[in-house]
Amino acid sequence: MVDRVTSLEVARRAGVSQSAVSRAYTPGASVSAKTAAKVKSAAEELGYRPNVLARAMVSGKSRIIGLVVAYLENYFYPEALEKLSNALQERGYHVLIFMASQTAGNINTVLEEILDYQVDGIVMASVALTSEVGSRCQAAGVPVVLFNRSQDMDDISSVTSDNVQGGRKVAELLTGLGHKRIGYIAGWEGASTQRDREAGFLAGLKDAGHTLFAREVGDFHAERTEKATLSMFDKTPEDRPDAVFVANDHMAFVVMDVLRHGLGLRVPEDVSVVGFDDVPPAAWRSYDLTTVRQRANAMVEQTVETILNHIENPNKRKPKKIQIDSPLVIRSSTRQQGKQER
Amino acid sequence: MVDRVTSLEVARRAGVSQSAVSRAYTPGASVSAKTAAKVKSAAEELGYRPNVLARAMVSGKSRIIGLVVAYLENYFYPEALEKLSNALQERGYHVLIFMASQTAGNINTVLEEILDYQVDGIVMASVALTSEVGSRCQAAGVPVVLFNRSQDMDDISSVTSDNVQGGRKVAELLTGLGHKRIGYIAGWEGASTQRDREAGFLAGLKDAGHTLFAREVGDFHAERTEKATLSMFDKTPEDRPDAVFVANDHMAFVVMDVLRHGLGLRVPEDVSVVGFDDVPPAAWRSYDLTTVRQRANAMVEQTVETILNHIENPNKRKPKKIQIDSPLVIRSSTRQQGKQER
DNA sequence: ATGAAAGCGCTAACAA
DNA sequence: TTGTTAGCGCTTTCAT
Repeated sequence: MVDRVTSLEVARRAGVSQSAVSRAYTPGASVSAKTAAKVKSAAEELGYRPNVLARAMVSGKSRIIGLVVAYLENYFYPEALEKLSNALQERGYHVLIFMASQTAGNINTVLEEILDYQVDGIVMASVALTSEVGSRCQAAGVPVVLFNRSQDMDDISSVTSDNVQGGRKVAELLTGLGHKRIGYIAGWEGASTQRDREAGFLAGLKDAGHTLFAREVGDFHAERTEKATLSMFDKTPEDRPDAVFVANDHMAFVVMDVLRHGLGLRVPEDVSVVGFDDVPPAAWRSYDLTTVRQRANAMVEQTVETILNHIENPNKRKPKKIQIDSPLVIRSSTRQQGKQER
Repeated sequence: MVDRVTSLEVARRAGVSQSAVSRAYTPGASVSAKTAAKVKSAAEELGYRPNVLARAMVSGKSRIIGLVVAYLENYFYPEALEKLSNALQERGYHVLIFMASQTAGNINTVLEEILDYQVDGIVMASVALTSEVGSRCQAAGVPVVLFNRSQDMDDISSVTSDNVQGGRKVAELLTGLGHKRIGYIAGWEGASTQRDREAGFLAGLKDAGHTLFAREVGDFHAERTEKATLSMFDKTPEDRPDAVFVANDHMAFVVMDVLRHGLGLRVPEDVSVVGFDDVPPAAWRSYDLTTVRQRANAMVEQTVETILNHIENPNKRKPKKIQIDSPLVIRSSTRQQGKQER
């Protein structure tokens, strides 16, 4: 193990003080161009790079953002993670990952571990935050941004799609297409995304003079969604929906598969299916799913801006609830109803 | 911003020295049970937790593993990442993520950034390492493990599936099924996974007395795979393959979609398709793809063990090339050829 | 077993 | 602009 080069060694080689070296690496510090050049070339020769951890200790800024993720099975998250990490990297921050899954202990344990690393901020993706956890971070002076989740009561910033509006758009689409018996398959009912999507959907149906024809819960879970689909659709044509809105794409794929391969129904001829997220497989031709797009880029952008803003202005803690507009993406899993519907 | 509690404050409260506090948090240090108890309870009252960064500075061990990932679009990687992060978390390590994608600069830049964080080790997933980069880490005394990639010449540890064996199994399956015109769609030819899978496949064909009927390159890329599929299959029945091995699942999905929805061919009736990876969508009923499973759990386990072993025994640098056995998973995208083949 | 003291590599006053 | 000095919060000798 070769020891790393320190700023002191560079200083000696460049014939300057150790602080001069430090300043040469501090943007906006007062160093003459000449000194900076001497330092840089000495550093170059020695292969010196500042030790981020040492810098973090004294400055109190680690330039590490803790990211808590519950699961990566929903392909919206890997996409978001990739973009988030890239965006942060460009701003000189890096992402320390914490899985908040079953095996890895509960959210509080994870939070303590994060705080141990003196992170500058925390992004929580698809994690429901208890107010206790929130104030724990508050107390530690570490800003938190919720990604793709929102809480009611709290004073914590969050970035989500406009899920209510998205749900409403689906209702408008489906009623506009002439569907008469419209069903909904819900996600996990503890998730704000699920609640908002359903609320918007129901409001939209109501505004169009419709009521929900059938409802089942899929819990964002494949097997439960399969069951839900069967109990909703394993019926005579008049007793089953002619269209269904599913709370996210992954469940919608299961629904389509059960419909086609389990029940021998056609999509969209017998049933129109709409999802939410627009994960990449939604565009694959086997599904070609009509869905509401969560604009990952915009969401990530806002998340980064929000968290960095909190970090740079620790005093004015103005929590922001940002909602990103989410457009409908119409593909071939939905279609206009013909006259036979009467 | 509330200041964090320091060991000194705990020490005062517990009526012991600051070193005693440190020892109470150092497994195997010599502290009496009584002192440790006093410390723990004082710490509890104050909400004290050791500062990982400060500890890292003096001990030289950050308990951070740098993970370099090129892209998360192949769903094998999010899965692996999740498992890796969990496994490391259980051992008291955490993962600092670095995207080595186009936007985020080249691999060398990324590597410098990683090293700045004094990581204890580096895992590179699907990143081709230049020998220069390798020795850079060597010089810094930071162990590296390649995940799902292997290099020839180097002295760097790697964990992969047994890709050669996997390719061979596919050849045995397809020839055993009675296929006569067998094609191959290659991935990016710079990837060791691609090369090994193809080599094993060709060897297997040869052993069965077959030769490759057609070959195209898909580059692990959707559009190029679409083109490749068309030029391989947009032909009369006698001129096109009756089976195709595709270098990974994601390309295989494209192939199936083009075959079915673009060319109106049936899978497996007209063409058998085999992939590699066994990513979750391979099991979705719309694809139900026969494939070679990369055992993510086993691969991650070996990766963790290897890197921690290198970290704990910095002297004996015995690079290991680990190959995980990869079983064939037979689903419905392949089937026995009937007599009409003659 | 315990405390005192040194110092990890750096930044941030403070002087000059 | 530059060098000197004092720590950041911890681990680790070295005494005791």
